[in-house]
Amino acid sequence: MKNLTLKDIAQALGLSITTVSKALKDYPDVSAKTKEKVKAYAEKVNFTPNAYAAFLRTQESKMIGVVIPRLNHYFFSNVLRGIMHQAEANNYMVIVLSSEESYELEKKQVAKLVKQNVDGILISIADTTHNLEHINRVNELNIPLVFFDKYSKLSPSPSVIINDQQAAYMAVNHLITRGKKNIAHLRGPLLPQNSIDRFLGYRKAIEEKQLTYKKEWIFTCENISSDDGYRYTKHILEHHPEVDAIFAVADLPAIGAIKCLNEYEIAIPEQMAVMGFSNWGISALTTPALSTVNQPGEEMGASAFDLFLAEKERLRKGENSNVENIELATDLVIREST
Amino acid sequence: MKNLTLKDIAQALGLSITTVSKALKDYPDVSAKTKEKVKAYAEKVNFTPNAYAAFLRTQESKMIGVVIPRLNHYFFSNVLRGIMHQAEANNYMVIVLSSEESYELEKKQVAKLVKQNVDGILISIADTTHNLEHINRVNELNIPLVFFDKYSKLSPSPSVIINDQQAAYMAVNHLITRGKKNIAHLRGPLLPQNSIDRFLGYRKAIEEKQLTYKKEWIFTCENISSDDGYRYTKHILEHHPEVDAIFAVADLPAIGAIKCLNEYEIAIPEQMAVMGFSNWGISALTTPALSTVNQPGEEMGASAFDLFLAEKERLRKGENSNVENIELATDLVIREST
DNA sequence: GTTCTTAACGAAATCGTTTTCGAATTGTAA
DNA sequence: TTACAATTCGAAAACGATTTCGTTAAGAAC
Repeated sequence: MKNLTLKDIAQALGLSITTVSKALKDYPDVSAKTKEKVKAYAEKVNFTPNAYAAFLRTQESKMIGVVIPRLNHYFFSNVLRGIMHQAEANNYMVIVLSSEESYELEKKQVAKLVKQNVDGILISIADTTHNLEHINRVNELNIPLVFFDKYSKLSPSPSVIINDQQAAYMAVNHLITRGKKNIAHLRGPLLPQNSIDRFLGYRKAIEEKQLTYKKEWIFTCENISSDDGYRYTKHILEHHPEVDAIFAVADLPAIGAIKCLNEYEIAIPEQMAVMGFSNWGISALTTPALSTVNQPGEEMGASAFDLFLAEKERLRKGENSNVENIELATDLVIREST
Repeated sequence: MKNLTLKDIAQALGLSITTVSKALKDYPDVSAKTKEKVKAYAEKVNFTPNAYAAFLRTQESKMIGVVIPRLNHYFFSNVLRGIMHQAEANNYMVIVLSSEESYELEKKQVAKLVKQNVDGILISIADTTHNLEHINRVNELNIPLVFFDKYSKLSPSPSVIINDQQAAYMAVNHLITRGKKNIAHLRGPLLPQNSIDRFLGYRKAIEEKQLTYKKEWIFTCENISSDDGYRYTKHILEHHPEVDAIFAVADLPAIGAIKCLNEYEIAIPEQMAVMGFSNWGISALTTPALSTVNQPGEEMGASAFDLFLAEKERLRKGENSNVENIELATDLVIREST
């Protein structure tokens, strides 16, 4: 009933531990007959080598660490699914840690994963991360590291992201084709690259179509929460009645905006259109349903894992080839709010 | 820069590996002076013993496995946070796996955790789990196992749950005090204990107050999805106009119900009240905001971890004491929908 | 028959930590 | 001084898998 060892198999078959081990790994210096016998028996008793003992020799733990900013976050849950699915297929275990959007905690979590001897780290950095020493240390240790969604331009590690600027540009363009002219933007915090890029995409669309761009129409959602969206929308209604559309950095603030507009009985989208970003599960369930940008979470997770495997191979060979950066396609999800 | 070993420290201090190891673990046969010296140095170079090597001797992996039915599920995300927080405090790593509500996958995930030599398993069983052989096998191997939220009455393992029946009873009673007389119930699948208990709480409240109980007002949400709620609510409006309130097994179907009622322009809660269950983050954001039952997710996770530690200690001592079962308190969250 | 090659298997070292047991040193009692 | 105990340390054997390097035996070539 308990976990068997190579020794048990060796004794049962009258072979040495060495031969059993080599048979299972298809070494050429084991006869076909014994290989057959060993493999059949191992299959029968459901043997798998002890991962901890194997690590001691090979220094491969067959584990990867994932650091995400938040656990209860629809998009990251989907990314996780993608990662785990791919990890499963490649016989890797996954340790998930959350940074809670805190730089200090992120440093700790990364250090913990390094101490655990993970074979690689997949990370989406926190909004407050302003320093990459912890990432650089991982690089120096030759541990494969891959960014997903929230990366840093300052690190040479590979990444899988979406083109935030272009996606935001498309979203705002959609509002413009709906006849909206005074579009406010609920942007994300100042540090993370994707909130910068979404803002840039917004501004590019505005300027290209020669619409008015006003600093007073830009609001920073520190927590990217529905409360942020609610508060700023209230402020817009009270102080900027000319605004006829809101483009939010994420679905949560957008939903807060809808909540506020419903309370003030503002017609959506006629008087005020609302556009979100991420396509959370709930965004289809608000009244009216939220238009948004679809981010392919599971695909991003799967790609991140694949990049890890590639990066690991690259480091093993000691190659200095350029890093791969994957950009996944997004698409607009047009619902009732625009 | 790379991870140091006891050997490195021993050489640096001119001691043996044995002494260094014992100094770090406060063995009595090491002088106070050398203990001081070793600990100071270990602190300086940030040494932590290699977990894999340690496992080989102690057979303790300092890892626990968690199996949940779904990853992108608000409540379980909160439970996970509680587990991880407590695990962190006790120096445990957490491996999270999802059963995707599938019995077959659940079996596989449990087997995988056993093969990984986790020190314990925390599990919330899938809706489709109808057989406990995989759980029993874990018990036979003397691996501590703890249920949370979704457990089975057939297993002797400890559990931390809420009193679903009582919580549902309170929720329906609340609807009754609001003057509702014909209350429909969107129940969960037939197997899991908590959907049974919530149904029983519903029926108890109805019967105690001598309201009409009709089988035709009970609907089974196979997927506990918003779509389930939407469809059944539509059916209720079309075929059972006398119904004046809906009690849903979870927030997602309740939100689907609200979506449907909004489309039909039914006044909530005047014409139809809606009550959810779980207090998801989004339930505060619908229009109108959803009344629901608050389940203490993080607390449940923390308790589950504590039960694991207790169970581990019990098994180590070989005690046969009774299992602990923790019941956490719930509370009603009254918002606009009732 | 002798030498050499090839095929098939095993002994043993190794990874880093833990722990048992024995050795060495110092101090204490007579 | 001897005898003995207490203190402090280290050698070595595990844990289980991997891998290098030998060893043995059989067959091939001469």
